[in-house]
Amino acid sequence: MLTLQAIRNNTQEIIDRLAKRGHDRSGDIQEVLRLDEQKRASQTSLEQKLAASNNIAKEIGDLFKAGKKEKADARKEESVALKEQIKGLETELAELEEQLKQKMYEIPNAPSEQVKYGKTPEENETVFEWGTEPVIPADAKPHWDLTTQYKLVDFELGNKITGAGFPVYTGKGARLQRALINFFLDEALKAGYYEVQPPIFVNEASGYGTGQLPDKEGQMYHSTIDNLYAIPTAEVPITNIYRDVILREDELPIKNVGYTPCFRREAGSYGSHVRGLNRLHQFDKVEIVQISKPENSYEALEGMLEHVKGLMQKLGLKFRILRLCGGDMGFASALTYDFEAWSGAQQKWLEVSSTSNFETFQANRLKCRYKTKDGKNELVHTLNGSALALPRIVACLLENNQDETGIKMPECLHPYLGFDRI
RNA sequence: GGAGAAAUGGCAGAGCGGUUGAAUGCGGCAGUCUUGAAAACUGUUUUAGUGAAAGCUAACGGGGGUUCGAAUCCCUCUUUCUCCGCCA
Repeated sequence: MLTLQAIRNNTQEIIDRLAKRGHDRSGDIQEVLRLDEQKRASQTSLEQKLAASNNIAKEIGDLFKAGKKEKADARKEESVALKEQIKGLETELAELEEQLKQKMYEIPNAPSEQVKYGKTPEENETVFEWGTEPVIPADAKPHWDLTTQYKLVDFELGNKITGAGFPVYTGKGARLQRALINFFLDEALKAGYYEVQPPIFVNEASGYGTGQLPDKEGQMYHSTIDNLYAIPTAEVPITNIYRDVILREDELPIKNVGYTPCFRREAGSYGSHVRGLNRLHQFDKVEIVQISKPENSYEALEGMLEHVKGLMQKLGLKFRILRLCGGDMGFASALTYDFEAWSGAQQKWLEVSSTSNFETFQANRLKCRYKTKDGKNELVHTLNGSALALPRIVACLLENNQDETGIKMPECLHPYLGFDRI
């Protein structure tokens, strides 16, 4: 969530930045300011009453010690009367705080300077392109045929065991999953990331911490009996490591990488564009997460982009990088770059990574701060990116590398695979 | 799952109704001494809100209650430890 400080001090700037998402938020911002003012007024009068009450309690203590019981009893009555007023003010304050919090939760992050106004994905800007059109046979097959032909993924079996969107990887298909995970993790380690393996269920507080709750409640699998959520991305548990934490300046930047399966309900998405591996309820992803000082976060984002570029180039996949327009960005993001790989057989771009800077939006919810040289606590910036999500990478590798006799695997995977062709 | 014990500042650990935001020790920071360091000594050392500041308010695992007054009493939840059961 945005900081009240920013809304109060840079009201117009925040309104202008939010407008890039395609909706005018000035009404919400004014409402926040109004609630904030009311809240502080209510708080001030409550605190005055509390101070008075504390003083009386102290005096009563002294009177008892001095043996002046009657006087003490008289003051008690005063205190009881004050308490009534305090109760009323406490209720009022709690209500105002709740309203303010709800309002704050509804407001998305303010896009950064570099983000352009826009409402639809068509308005995203391509900022980088690499690779050449793959050379594939005239009768090239889409991956959902290749996976069947070479027995790499069994969708039917997944339907039987769990349901649609939960594929079973088999034989060389399973081996390819494992190879990609290890390759991605090893590359991240080489780039200075620290490996963690977090839980894949998180509690409610973690869901709020990174902004999935309350915004995307319906998109997560929810075990209601334990009130735990299956993670939609490793971003959630890995970033929540730093919830309610005050970091030392010399600990920054923090660079973590983790592999997890990811779970998405994807409520309401059906049709041919979700065929095969294009969209799943369970998939594997290696995620990189950074915690950075505010002044370094955009540099950190560049570093993450370079890292993901390197992966795509080693895999030899034609790709492009898009800078998302305001309307296509996620709720919590200040700036997002999407990586899209070209699928030769489907003749379309598939999103394989989303890399974002959240500035202080998550840190504010997480209460993740660092202590500056002069001893002040300041909110950190958080960033994360997929490096990479597996299914669409697999789709592109299979489709783009197919020939008459099989599918060749990129060299970088050979040591992990133990074979070079499928 | 059953029985019992516990949760206090960066860490260890007192306090168990009335100047206790919290003793003491360790650690951290600053200073004295020293050519420098160590030792010793002195001082300092949580966070949030509000306010121009002084100050005021809140926080002793979370939430609720009793009381004029709660770290201290009661209820509840969570977590940890010990024992039993179950188990990859």
